[in-house]
Amino acid sequence: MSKCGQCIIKRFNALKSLTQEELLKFSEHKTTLFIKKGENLMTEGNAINGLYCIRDGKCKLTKLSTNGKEQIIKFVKGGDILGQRSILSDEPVGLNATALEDMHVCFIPKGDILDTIKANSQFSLNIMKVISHQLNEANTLVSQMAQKPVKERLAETLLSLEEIFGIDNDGCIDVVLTREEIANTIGTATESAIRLLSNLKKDGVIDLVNKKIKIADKNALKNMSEGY
Amino acid sequence: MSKCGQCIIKRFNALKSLTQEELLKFSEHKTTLFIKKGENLMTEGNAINGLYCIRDGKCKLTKLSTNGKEQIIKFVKGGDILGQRSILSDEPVGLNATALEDMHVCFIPKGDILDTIKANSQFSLNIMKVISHQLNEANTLVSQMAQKPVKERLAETLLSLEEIFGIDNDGCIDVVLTREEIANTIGTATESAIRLLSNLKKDGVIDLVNKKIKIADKNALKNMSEGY
DNA sequence: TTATTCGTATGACAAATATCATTTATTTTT
DNA sequence: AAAAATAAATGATATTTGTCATACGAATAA
Repeated sequence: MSKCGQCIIKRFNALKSLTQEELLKFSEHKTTLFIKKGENLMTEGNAINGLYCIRDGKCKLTKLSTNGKEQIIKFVKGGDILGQRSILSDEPVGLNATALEDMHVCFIPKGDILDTIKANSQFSLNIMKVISHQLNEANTLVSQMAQKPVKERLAETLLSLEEIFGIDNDGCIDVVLTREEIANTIGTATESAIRLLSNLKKDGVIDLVNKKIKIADKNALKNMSEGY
Repeated sequence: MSKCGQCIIKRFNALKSLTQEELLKFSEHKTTLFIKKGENLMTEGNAINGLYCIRDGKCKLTKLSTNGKEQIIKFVKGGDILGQRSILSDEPVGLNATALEDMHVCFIPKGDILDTIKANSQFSLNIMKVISHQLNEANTLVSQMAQKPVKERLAETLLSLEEIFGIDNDGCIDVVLTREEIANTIGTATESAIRLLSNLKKDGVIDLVNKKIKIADKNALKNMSEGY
């Protein structure tokens, strides 16, 4: 089993301010998980008793609306951390984390995290920074969902997917999503998402290569996302 | 000028874990502000260099969408704290805070707050708890905005306004909002909000008393907010 | 391999919501 | 108190978006 001290993941997130001793303690208590595509890493409403460190793989964070529809709130990838919100607020998990592809994840027990928060104020500040940033993102998303028509939200979403997952060798956004998942991200009916994507392809703004999407005209999408 | 140690506000929020010495330091450095109705306490995009403690008055937190429409993200009242997100993430303020009525506010400089976060881990945890809770609220709001039709969002909003502001002697929700502000909360056109409110009144679900709204049939609203 | 399911696609239509125009009430200013 | 500005209300209409039906290709299971 690998040691947290050697893990490259820790360079990219709030864990970067941990001392070698703290990381060693994490190593001793951590467990590693393999999550298959389609399985849940966290489930809405459940208690959580630790932090998940994504080593590799991608997942979607979703919420079930009271009328039974799934809303995708956020996408998560290797290097990201999950569960801090629930641990800190002492509330049940608010979102489902469902693997979009096979994942390797490390689990660090809550006690170790809370001890470290109390002892290491820089770590504490880093965690706050991450959550504060996420809060700002969520507020922006609220505004977009409420004020922008579906077409603008789709443009926005495509740009942000490229931002998050980057592009593969073919220049495609490096994630495979079904049309339904895209619809659940922008908050619309699957058919509407399909129609809009077809139009974007027809207009040469995007390209559909296998199961992936390639942005052909980023400027057009940027304008579209702002209503032009 | 009053002392933070005596301020009743501090019993209700993250400041409750502060020691008397820490509160004394805050008292020495704090300034008090009077914000008139319609004025901004914080402005989107600006830097902020401290924390605002609302002593009394109400304000709305809004965001200007890229297509120029105002979205109300949250309502804030006496006892609440503003600015922690921006201080912690070291990012500009993400939301406008505009007074809905005259407000009295205390301002505590950033340095004092950060010093205290480093020194008092319980205070630190409390702040994290508040932000984590807000993040969960925001995620829920994203889902509602994206998945629920306007009518359901209106019902939801009326219930949550009563929750936040309570009721006055006449049984009305204790806040005065224009129809435009209600529309900007639920993310719809002003005319649509007016029409839906008129219908709710016609159906006896709400009552319009002066400039305020009285919920006459809370159960009906609850059902409506869930799509029944 | 054939069936079966699932994801994608598209048309036709219905429902929800926005926009524009106009009127009336209410508040603010002069 | 009159005038002007702002807010609320409502009708008519356009636009957006959702729903239902159907078809077809691709993946998956029997």
